[in-house]
Amino acid sequence: MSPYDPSAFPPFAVTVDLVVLTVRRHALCALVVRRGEPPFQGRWALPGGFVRGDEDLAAAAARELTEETGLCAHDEASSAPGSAAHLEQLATYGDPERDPRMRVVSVAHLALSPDLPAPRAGGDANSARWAPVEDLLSVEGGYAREGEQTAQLAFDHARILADGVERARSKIEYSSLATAFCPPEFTVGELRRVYEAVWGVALDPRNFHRKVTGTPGFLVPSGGTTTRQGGRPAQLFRAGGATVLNPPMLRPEV
Amino acid sequence: MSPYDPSAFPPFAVTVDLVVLTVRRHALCALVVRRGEPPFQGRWALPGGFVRGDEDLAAAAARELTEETGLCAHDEASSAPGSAAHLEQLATYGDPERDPRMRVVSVAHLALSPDLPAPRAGGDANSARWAPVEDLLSVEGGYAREGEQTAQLAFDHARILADGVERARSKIEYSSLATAFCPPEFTVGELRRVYEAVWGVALDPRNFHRKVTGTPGFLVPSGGTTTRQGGRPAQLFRAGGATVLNPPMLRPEV
DNA sequence: ACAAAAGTGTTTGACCTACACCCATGA
DNA sequence: TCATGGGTGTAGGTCAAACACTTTTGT
Repeated sequence: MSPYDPSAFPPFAVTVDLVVLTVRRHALCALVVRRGEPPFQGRWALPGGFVRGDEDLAAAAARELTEETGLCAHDEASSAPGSAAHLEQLATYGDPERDPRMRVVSVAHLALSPDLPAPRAGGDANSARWAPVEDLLSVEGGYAREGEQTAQLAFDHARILADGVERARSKIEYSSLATAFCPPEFTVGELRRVYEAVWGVALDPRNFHRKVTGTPGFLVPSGGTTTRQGGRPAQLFRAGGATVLNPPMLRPEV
Repeated sequence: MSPYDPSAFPPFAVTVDLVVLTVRRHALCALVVRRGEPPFQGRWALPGGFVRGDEDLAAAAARELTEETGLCAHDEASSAPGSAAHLEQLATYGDPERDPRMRVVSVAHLALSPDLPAPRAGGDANSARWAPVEDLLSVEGGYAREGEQTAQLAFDHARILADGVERARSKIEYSSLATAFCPPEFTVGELRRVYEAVWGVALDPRNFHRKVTGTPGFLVPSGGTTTRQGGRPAQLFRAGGATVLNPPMLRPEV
């Protein structure tokens, strides 16, 4: 078979799946939608859909993200309605058996967003919700806070979610990406709680404060203060221009 | 359009492209093949080909790698003929305009191999060769050592190559991946020259030696010595079991 | 007054850099 | 003997962990 012979290639469907992460109630949560049709009917899955014939992969991911959450992808330059979110390509999954109906190659993307009020269902999903990743990734599926069982995700989405979570966990070490989980203005303590939720560890508030305020370009004071966390008023910051953290934030061992 | 309707999805071709890197003559080099047919006929391109209908993406990449180089992918467990090489997924490129003939989504992979005698041409390529990435990535295409011009790579392959090189450069910082560029047994000096070639910097031999031999699990002495680099006999090592380096190897500033 | 969260200072230890120095071989 | 690369010792700087301490609010 000659490569690049346009008449002799196997037919593929190409989709994008989204790992949308946020921090809610001091826990790292992912957006999942309930499947309305077989296979895996009634099971939770990552949001996603087909890439259109004339659409770039990043554009397809941004479109799905907006459809599912109202969020706006914060890629190059886009100032449409809704809050902005970080969006990047994660990895591509193409096991021939991953979808029982046909050969589907899925280009997974990772989105990080500030805490949102409530997801809105869209497309093929009966409903959508934020679920703690800890529950979604536990071996047998965990139990949600209200006692509702969180069964295993559909398809290979548990694997995709695990890869996305691992990407987020490692990337906030050496980049300013953690600010994507925060509202436009935030305090050092709020940023610290993001790190603690994503990594599942406790960080020393004093050393964390010194570290982030001492890294040039990471945070810029916005001038105001707030007491919304209680206690002494805290300075408000915005994300600075720096995207890489050098030296990195150190994740405590295990 | 309802997602997952098997009868209503745009037709895609899915390929794998390979960024195969090695260190030759103290320079980071990539494997390129000359295109034998339009478009970009006669230009250099990354090796690659179609994913078969029943083939996993990693399997397709491993197959192409073997076809082009005789190398064996060192993924989970495989002890076939030829030297072993590291192989991992890099990123996926799906711009609708990236191939002028049809909609092609390419899942790029990154392979790292020890220095090989000479590539063998395969498939659709008239010839294949190792080219310094510095030449391939210079803006207007550089000149090879013998005076042969290295024009811009075909398609979006310059972008893919740049992403692969950047992945390799950053990954040897915090992992033991640099040993994938070395033969099974190597000296500390040879490993240091790998870092110097990939990063394009000079490292202090004394501090480098202390660093790599002091990181538990990175290197294990194989017992022998060699003088193939001249000078005092050097201990031979094999790659140890450790895959992550903590603390990481520090890349000098710019 | 007390709790709670923000922020500062100080000590200690790990580790990186730089460079002086010695070792073992081939030419 | 000298050049070449391998390997060790050591002084000084940077920075993170740990923790005592002060500041400023709400109740």
